[in-house]
Amino acid sequence: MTTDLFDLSDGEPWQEPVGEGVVVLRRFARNTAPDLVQAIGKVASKAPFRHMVTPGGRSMSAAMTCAGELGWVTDRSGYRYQSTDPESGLLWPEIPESFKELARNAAEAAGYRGFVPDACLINRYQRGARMGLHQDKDEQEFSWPIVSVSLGLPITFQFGGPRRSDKPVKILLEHGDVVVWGGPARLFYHGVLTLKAGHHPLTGSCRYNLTFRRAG
DNA sequence: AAGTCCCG
DNA sequence: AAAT
Repeated sequence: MTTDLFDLSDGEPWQEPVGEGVVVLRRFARNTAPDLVQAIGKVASKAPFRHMVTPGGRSMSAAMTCAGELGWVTDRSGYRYQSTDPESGLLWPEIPESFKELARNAAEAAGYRGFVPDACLINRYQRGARMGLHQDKDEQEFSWPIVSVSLGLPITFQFGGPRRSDKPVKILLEHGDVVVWGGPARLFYHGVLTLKAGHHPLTGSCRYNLTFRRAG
């Protein structure tokens, strides 16, 4: 029997407010996802994914690369944005047009008109990879939001408060979901739990996350 | 110097 | 298994 009243699989994206300044745009990037994944491959052909080392000397489980005028990097000396890839000395690849358009549209849907990111961090999670609770606070200003796009396998996102000790809410993020946080939530702690093994038709065994920022 | 986008 |  058909139950199209409850079948949202081909419907429009919808929004779920998480808290003041935080919204999940469910399936917002679903239609452009194939283009986004292809563009990730092009960026990675110029600036390959790598496991950066934190100031504590440990390697991050998520592999990262960047696009844009500025890229986020970490090494033993700290966390920072810089215009060049430390592995090659070259400028980071440009942010693909499909990325910029999505970031602008998602920010606008969340109430931020005219978002033009100058930094895109691309994270690749494979089985076992995670991201501990942290703040995005290496940018020069915090008036623009963070726009975070999930592609491929699902993962549990945690979104906390201004102090690490604030209990985070858990949100399952699936393919095409976009989270936007800004205003009072701009500096809130967030992270993701360990990625479980799985298979996705577009990305295979991994999850990609694009985060767009205005860093400079 | 402090804190840690890390680990156990 | 997650939280601390």
